[in-house]
Amino acid sequence: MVGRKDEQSLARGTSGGAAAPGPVPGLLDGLNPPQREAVTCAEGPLLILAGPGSGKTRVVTQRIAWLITERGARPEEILALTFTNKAAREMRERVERTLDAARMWISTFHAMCARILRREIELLGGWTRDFSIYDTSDRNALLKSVVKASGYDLTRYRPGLVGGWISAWKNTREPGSLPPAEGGMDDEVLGRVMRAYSQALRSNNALDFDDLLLKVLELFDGHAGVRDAYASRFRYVSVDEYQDTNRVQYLLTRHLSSYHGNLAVCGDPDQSIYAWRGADLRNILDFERDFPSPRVVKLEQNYRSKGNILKAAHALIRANSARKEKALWTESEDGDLLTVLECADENDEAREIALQVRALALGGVPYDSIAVFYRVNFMQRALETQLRLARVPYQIVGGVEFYARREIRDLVSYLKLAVNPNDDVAFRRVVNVPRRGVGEQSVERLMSWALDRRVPLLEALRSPEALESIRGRARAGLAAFGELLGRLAEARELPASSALELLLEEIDCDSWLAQMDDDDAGAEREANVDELVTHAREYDRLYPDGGLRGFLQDIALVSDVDGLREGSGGVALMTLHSAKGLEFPVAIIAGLEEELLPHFRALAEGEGDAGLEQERRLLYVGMTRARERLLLTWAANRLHFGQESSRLPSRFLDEIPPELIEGLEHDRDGERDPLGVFEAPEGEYASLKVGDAVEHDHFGRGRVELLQGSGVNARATVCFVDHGNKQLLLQYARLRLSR
DNA sequence: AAATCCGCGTTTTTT
DNA sequence: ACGCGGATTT
Repeated sequence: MVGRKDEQSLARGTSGGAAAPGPVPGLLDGLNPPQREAVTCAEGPLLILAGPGSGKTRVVTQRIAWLITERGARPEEILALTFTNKAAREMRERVERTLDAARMWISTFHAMCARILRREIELLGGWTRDFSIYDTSDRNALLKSVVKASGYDLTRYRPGLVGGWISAWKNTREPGSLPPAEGGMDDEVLGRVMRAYSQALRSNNALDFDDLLLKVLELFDGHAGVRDAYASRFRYVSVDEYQDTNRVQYLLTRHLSSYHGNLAVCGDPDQSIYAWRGADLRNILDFERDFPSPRVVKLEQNYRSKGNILKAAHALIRANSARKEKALWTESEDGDLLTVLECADENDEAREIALQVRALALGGVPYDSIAVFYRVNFMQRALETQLRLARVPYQIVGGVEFYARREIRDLVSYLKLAVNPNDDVAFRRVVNVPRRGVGEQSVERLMSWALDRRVPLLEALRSPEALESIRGRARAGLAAFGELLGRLAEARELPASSALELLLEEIDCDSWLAQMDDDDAGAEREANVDELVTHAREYDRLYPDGGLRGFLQDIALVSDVDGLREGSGGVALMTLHSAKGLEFPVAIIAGLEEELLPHFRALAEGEGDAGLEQERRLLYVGMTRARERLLLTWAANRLHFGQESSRLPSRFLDEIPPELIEGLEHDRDGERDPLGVFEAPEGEYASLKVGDAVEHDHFGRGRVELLQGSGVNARATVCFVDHGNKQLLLQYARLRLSR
């Protein structure tokens, strides 16, 4: 029930799906003319400009089906690139409903590049196929040692900032132009650090996220044969969310489609929200120049949102000056007005949201058809607290990353080290895990020994001479560590789960977790480890040939465990960025305040209004996730940096025509009608009490006689004036309090 | 080498 | 307000 696209038309079109080539009855059924045009355009460049809710995903997946069944394409000739794992997973699932997608490449840019490099990287020299992938925190750890070793001040050249700068440089690659160095950092120094960092990556046999793409580009640029092998294999290339691609991704796309020239991209300039990480709108705006005489299809009919929601979103986005006007329209009725709630502070806001959610739930709206969006992750906390108090089930999408937990990172580092003995970052992370008496001093000593001989730490460890130089307990500890890794070496060729189990045994997981911290988190850590094992087993089952290397690659590129679980029964909580591509019957957007949405950082940077306009697009994306109902909230005070500050409503609220908004009276006593369904009793959450007078759409007026059960099973026995006693499931009966 | 203390930055968004 | 990293104790 949750957040999946195009529910409007799922029932149609796919009924006659078949994996075998041949005409598929109904493949084009239920498609409107532009959608049909896009689906059936197989050859040459194709640009699909798709407004929100216009059935874009459906078109892309149907098009793949069309290519297979009508144009005789083989699955292995299909390459579909997405921007996020979520999008890739969803597209694969959708395609699999009618076809065997196993041999298609449906993945993110990063995953595709990792896959290519596993095969080809040795052509570049300096890396082996066992290379590690460094995420942001690995990158920062490496940068820290690089900055330190180069003798620069770590407070001035903070790894995170330096890393951001390097990443910006790699992603834009504007010839001759460097990203501006912020925070008192010096260009010269940054350049030096960057070179040292690149060198360090190479000696660690590692690549960061940006390198995954860049190395493939390098490969394609330098080895036409390899380039052509891939370009000729992929007869049909498609790229989703093209407005979010950066320069490097654009160049990759060019290469990949260079042989057959069948490139279909789709996107929406109004939904471009990733300029900060190098996304370049010119890619989509200049598509017609880059890939001459393309077919251009506009999908402008919205099947998702009620009229008022669409009108409001459109009014908002029209305030952007740098855009092409689109004629979005819908056949849907106007529906409810938007609701704007002013709240006292962030807790009041969260409480209000919890209350509205409960009211909706009592009115028959399942929790998992409701989503709450926010600009920045820290807003999650207050929402969680209040939802928990209100006993509203919720789930967080994205957010705190599973693989960021310490115990998980440690285990993964061990596995990485087993596969890639050059990975010093992993080595340093686990050399004293579990505690074996190896402190910083000893590691420093080993490091300098290794550095002198330009040898990885693990190799230094194998040298008796190096060990001699370590004193006391640390020597024994290091020796033990070395032996452990020796035994772990066999894990390299094992299935992921077996490798992990071997590791858990070797480090005596239970006692490790027990000694890790005596405070609270023990049980949770244990559960996390169990989940990692489950993941590994799942991976082995799904990809029997993947092995430990494949598993490691997978988790390096998937930050959040699983995103949204369908039918989980909970309200979905996520950032506006994570919301892209999803839809919900009810969307609630919190924190519509100046400085927050638009975010002050966005306002500060960039030429002219670029930052502001991107913030507006972000809200536009959020608003257009809603099907039936849209609720916007803001708080007059908010705790920020531990300090209360008073806030102003977002200018974006003024850009929504007032006649589309129903403002709920703000009343200090909390007595406002939650979406007109229930009134909240003072100091409590909305609920029915025995004796309440109620109204039902069908049965009219009555009085509550009895309340039983809870949650989805909550039932009320109501004595109706005209229909006598009825037992009603509160989840479905739209009971209203009557006064 | 481990435990405790203190000060600083943090809060944009993701692969 | 919080967590991390570095510095300072034990």
